[in-house]
Amino acid sequence: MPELPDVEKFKRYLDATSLGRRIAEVAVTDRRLLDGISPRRLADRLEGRWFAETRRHGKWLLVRLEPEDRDDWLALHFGMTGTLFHEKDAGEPPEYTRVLVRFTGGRRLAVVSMRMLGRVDLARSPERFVRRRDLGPDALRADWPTFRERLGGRRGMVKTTLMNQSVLAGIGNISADEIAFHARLHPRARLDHVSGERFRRLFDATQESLAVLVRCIAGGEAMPDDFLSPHRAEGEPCPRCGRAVRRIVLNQRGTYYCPACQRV
DNA sequence: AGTACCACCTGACGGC
DNA sequence: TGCCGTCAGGTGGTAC
Repeated sequence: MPELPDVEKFKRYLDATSLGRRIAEVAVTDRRLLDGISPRRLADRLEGRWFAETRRHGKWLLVRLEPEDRDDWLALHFGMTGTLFHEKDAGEPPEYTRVLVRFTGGRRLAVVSMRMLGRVDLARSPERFVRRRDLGPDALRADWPTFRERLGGRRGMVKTTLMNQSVLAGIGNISADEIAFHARLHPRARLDHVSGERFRRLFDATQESLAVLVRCIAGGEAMPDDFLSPHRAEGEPCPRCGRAVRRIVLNQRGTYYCPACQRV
């Protein structure tokens, strides 16, 4: 599930449950989630310290560790099936727990990932991490000049470019479809054919769609009636015009759009 | 720079 | 019931 809005939800969850608790032990139950670091090193860096604050960059959740040392940030990526569980430290951990952080005081945070497509990493700073991973600016914090600078002059397809994490970070399969829908652009539309008012509309749709998705997914509000996400199935009525939603495959991903509303 | 395809993983679901 | 293909909100590598 995790795209930008879902990761924002995990950020708020971690903030509400796990800040300021001293880490007693880190148990890695499946090291395949660890990206180039050993279970030993992860435990060494975390044990005895505590989570002090979080930041989200795209689909990455960065967690700052105190007291200050060398690797001051834990980086979490949730892949397609990752999630977090904070709970009382008793009994079996949740199914598919890959990393278990035990706090003093009898609580624990489980990093759960069924398909193991997520990642756990360490970083010196968010800035260095973003550079090392070649991530573009966070999609929700990109203003109009930034958006123009990142996407202007590109010739790829709208959806492909929106999902390119080095152009903008955070947009996934669902949000890309939602953005294209609100911008009234065919997901395959070539960016260099989207100019002037339509390019500005793509920026507005990006900001507005992501902001609303965050309010719904992370904030618990109801999805507005004019959103495409609840209608991701072939033949579903388009929430704007009622015509049948169509499914195509783009970048090997299921892509839904309204053939009547969205133009190339 | 851009696209297509494969690989990495596990599970759910429908057809036969 | 078992087997098989397809699909699922992830990224990274390859070849062209």
